[in-house]
Amino acid sequence: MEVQRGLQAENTEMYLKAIRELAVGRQFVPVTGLAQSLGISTVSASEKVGRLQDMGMLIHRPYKGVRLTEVGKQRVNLVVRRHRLWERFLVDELGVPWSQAHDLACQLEHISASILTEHLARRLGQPERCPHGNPIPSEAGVTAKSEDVDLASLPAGSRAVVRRIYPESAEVLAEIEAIGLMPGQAFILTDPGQQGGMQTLRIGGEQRHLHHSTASHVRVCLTEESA
Amino acid sequence: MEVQRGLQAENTEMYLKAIRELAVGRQFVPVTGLAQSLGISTVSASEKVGRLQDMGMLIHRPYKGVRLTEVGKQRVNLVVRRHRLWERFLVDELGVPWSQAHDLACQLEHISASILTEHLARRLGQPERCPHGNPIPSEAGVTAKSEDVDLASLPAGSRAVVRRIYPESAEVLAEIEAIGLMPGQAFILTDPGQQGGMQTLRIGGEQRHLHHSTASHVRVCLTEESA
DNA sequence: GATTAATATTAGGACACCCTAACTTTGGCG
DNA sequence: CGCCAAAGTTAGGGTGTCCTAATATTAATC
Repeated sequence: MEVQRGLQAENTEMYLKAIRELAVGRQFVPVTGLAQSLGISTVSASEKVGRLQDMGMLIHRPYKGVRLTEVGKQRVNLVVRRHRLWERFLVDELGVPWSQAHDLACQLEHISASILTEHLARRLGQPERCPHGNPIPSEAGVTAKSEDVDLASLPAGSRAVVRRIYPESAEVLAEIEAIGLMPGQAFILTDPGQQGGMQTLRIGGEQRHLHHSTASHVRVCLTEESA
Repeated sequence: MEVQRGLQAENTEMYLKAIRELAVGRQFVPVTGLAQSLGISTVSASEKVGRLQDMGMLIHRPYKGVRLTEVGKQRVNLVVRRHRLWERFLVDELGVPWSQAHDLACQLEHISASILTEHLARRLGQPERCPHGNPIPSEAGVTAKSEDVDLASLPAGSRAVVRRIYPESAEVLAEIEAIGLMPGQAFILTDPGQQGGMQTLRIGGEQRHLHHSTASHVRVCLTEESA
């Protein structure tokens, strides 16, 4: 039973994570969208949503969607904290490739022993961001806001610095790593391209291309025209 | 389904680990003993044993017990490799208390991505033993033999050095840590005590006591009388 | 306001995992 | 050598996770 319980916790956290990610800029996350995001049927998602509501993790308004409660947000923020701390460790200490750290952290993030998380955080020097630029929630479950804009929405000629990649996924990260567009990198948007097409950027004197769909995961800070 | 599969893998590995531990000095591990060790009913253990046999992990001789196949041994050795590498990391790099590393490693050991394990091993300098003195199986799944004897079986006056603690458990490790009887520590067995009682040891000039049952987890190497 | 497309639920299964209670088999001991 | 205690299986449940197919509800649009 203890085993089973641990496994269910993992499943629960995956649902909460998916909801958190889908909730950006939205009040309610439709159960159908949740199901798609998790790659399961709406029936299964609906069942689990009921259980999560019973657990007090979320509120389900039928035909509208779900919204995390404070309890749910707290819980998922701790998962995200662990995820991003592990990413820092993987990249900084183990030398795991930047684009592969995310998927590995998805497996490490469910280990909830706080002695582990906090030793890790101390060891890493209480970092504020993961290697992909996203803020690490505090031990209390508070996440800092990021001031940045979507690369996919910028006009031609924009100069900017990459701030963070969000949401993260192995494919998106791999494409970004391949052209060196990691956080901190400055660039000029030569051609913003269009839906379904590719963007052209000037990165450190080199001409690079990026799928428009990938660009929508890149959040940047505009820089002053200093030339 | 992917989720479920991962979770089953964890359950499978816990069974294999328990069998491995119970198989020391025995040909067959009775299913009842396995069930007790895992804290589940014999019915549940029996069911799972059937599934493990179907998977080719073990052979079940009814009324005799189970024995791991080569496939099963290989699989569990990799789990043990991960477990012991994580223990090294926890103790050496994170500063987690020696006696707590085991339980944490029990959660980390199921993450099977070899990129992670091997980066970790390289980072740690390919250690040969865990902090509790047990050999770390190779990437190929080979475990070195240890030449040592049971502390609980030594006569009074024996001089020895602690080699390893086996099997490991949080309670046993805590008691051993409390009196400083970690691997590498030399001592003299003043009084071997008896079943259910306590032993008396001289460790670095100090008189220490240890439950006889705990001593049976301490494997030592006898040293020459050099005085 | 009626139709329709999106959204959700019900019905009916399938496994893996766990349980207790009752039964059966086996091996060893008197 | 038969009987008994230990070991194992069967019978009958329960939950969580997943599925497809069919149905019901709601929101949104015309």
